[in-house]
Amino acid sequence: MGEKSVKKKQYILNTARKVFMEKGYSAVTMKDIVDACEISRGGLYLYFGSTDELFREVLKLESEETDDTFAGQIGENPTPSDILAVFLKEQKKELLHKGDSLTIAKYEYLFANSEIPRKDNYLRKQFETGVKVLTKLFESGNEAGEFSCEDPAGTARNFMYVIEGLKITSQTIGITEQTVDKELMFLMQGLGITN
Amino acid sequence: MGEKSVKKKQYILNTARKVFMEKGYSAVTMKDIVDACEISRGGLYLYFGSTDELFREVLKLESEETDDTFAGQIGENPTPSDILAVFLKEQKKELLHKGDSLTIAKYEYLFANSEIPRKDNYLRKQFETGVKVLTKLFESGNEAGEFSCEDPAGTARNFMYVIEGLKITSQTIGITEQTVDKELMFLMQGLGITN
Amino acid sequence: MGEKSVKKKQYILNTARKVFMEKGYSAVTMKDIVDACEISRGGLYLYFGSTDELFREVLKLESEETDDTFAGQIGENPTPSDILAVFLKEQKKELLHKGDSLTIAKYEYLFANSEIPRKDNYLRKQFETGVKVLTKLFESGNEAGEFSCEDPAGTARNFMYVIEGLKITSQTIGITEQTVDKELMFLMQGLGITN
Amino acid sequence: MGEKSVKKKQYILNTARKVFMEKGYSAVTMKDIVDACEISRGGLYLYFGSTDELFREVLKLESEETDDTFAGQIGENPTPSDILAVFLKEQKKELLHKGDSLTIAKYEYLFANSEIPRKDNYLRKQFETGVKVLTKLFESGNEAGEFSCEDPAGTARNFMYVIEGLKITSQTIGITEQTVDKELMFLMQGLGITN
DNA sequence: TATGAATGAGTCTTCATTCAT
DNA sequence: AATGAATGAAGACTCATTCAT
Repeated sequence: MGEKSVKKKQYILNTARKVFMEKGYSAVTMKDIVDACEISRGGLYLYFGSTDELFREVLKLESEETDDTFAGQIGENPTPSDILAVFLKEQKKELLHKGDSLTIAKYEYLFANSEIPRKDNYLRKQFETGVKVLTKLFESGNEAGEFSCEDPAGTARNFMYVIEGLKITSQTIGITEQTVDKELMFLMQGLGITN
Repeated sequence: MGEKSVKKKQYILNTARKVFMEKGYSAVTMKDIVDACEISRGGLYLYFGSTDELFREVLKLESEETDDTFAGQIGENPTPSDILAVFLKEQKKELLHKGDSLTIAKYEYLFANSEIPRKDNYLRKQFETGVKVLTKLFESGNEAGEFSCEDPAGTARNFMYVIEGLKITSQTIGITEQTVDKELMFLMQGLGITN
Repeated sequence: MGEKSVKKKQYILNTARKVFMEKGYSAVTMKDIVDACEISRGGLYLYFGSTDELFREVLKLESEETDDTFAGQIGENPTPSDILAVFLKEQKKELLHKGDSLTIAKYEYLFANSEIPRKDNYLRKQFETGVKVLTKLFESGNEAGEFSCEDPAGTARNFMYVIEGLKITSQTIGITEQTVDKELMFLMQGLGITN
Repeated sequence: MGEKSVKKKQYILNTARKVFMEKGYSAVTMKDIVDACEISRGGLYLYFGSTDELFREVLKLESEETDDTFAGQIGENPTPSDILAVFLKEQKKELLHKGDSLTIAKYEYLFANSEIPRKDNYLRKQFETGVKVLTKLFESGNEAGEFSCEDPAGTARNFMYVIEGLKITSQTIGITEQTVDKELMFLMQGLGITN
């Protein structure tokens, strides 16, 4: 596949991502993608054989970008509090822009593909990464005397479940920024932080 | 509609519920229901005009049954701890039987119908009821000296978000009974309960 | 068939006529009739086997009633002018109440049943009766010195074609009372009448 | 749409026209068209979304062709009599080929779409054009001394109503060429022509 | 590579008609 | 006589997928 084709593939993926953001996963048809990309039906099939394949590649693309973003946000010599602040800010941002993220599409995709191997489960990786990052954070926070957290791993998991709860709630029940803030504040208080 | 057709309607609803449990919401077609019920196409339309209508009635039916179940589980003169135990046991039961509950279908339904009026949002009602019940529970637990909970309302919300997080996690990432127990234990410890 | 059944049949026919007046012929289903009559599906089939059969009986009923109406309108010892006036008034009335007559249904019925034997063709009978009546009228008008009409039969046919033209025009293009009056006036002038 | 598909669209329209000529408007289904064209269901929907849309395009096509035909029939420096002859010949041709014209379909279409804006009403345009053409014709015929017609506009309208009457009569009652000739002759005599 | 016309399977929906009660 | 539940055929419409160019 030549350089040109690679660019076109990128273009299709970017356009498809927008479509998935708007319509979720299960409602998206190949025609939707074709229309959005303004290419021919046959042209799309040269690159992707199904919406399923498309979505998986969109996910892959996104996970790469997310890593970059997160790394970029953290300055040099950050304190545990700094990192936690960035982490929670990122989570808040993601769960507040309903209809403008892949969240619903991801859920729908996993619902429709319950037999996905654990290692390919994007949400699971994200969740476990979150737990790891937070655990480390709480441990170093304890050492630095910034947090007081008896069970870092347990607290980390608790944080992540609350965040998952907020995420799904924002997509199904609806949620305001105040509610999110209140909830995150509650978590922080459990750490002995009150700022 | 005669007595006979009421029964048939019940039959269709029960059968449809099973279909929704197996296939979720968005993938279910009227044909799926027809096949599962072993009736004619026209026969189904005599009772329900769309999968949407069917699903809403399945939900209604379920909410009635759930109320009964919950009421039935609580003995006489229950202590706050008793009630909390029943409540958590119910939640645990629901979130563990993946593929055997309407959870996914409910999420998909709300994804596909983002414009549902708040008052008709079944999940929202369930969430808010949960918060209210838990808040009352924590208050009376405080009075009875069983719990020590500084912020009953905040803690109640926190509980519910964790439960929502566990629920969606169990459907997308997968979860073991041990994980659920560990997580619920963590919540209980926050109340000063260690049994 | 008992007396009771006869009444029910009448009831169904009268109700069906209203339906045909509203919806024409081809768009009417047995369900429409059933709903309008507020009887059961099976009940309707006891009396009529199809919308076709129903419509034919509605037509028969109407032709009987029309004859009565026409006879009733003409007083004793009428002059040719009197009769012509009544005749044209009737025609005008029929062709002006668009949407409130069987006109469209009749046309649709004949379109859909081009193989109807001439003798059963209701419109044909009506047309020919009209020609006969008018011919007689013009002849006696000539004798009485009221009209001056060289070719009574030809003029009669001409009248009837204009009336048919007005009728179809009112249903397809739309027509005002003024237009009808103007046109009828034009016809009268041809007879040497100017009132 | 490429050159090829323009041809296919033409082909479908021509085939559909034949179907409408045979079956009228309301009885025609997309399947009828598909079968007549010997294409696939989906193939038809590529070009037309409904029988309604198809019929409107058939009408458009026809109106263009009719204009051409009419213009082509009139030689150079025609006298009013010549033009009238061509006009009536055209009308006669149209109203005699029952089952081989779109007349019934047009009527049914208007019956089924009573809310068509006046400006889009094809029959109305045709009728009014006819009135205008005839009025001009009678006026110039008067000037040329070929006709003697006191009320050109009134006579023109009268002609058109008779023609409409003949048209609907030929489709519902049936009519012979002799009858048409007799009737047109009667009209001509009113103009003082006896050829 | 790329196009877009074409296909046919699959789903939705309505209707005439039957039949057990 | 009368009911209305039930059926299955028929038509509308959409979509993934293929293929000649």
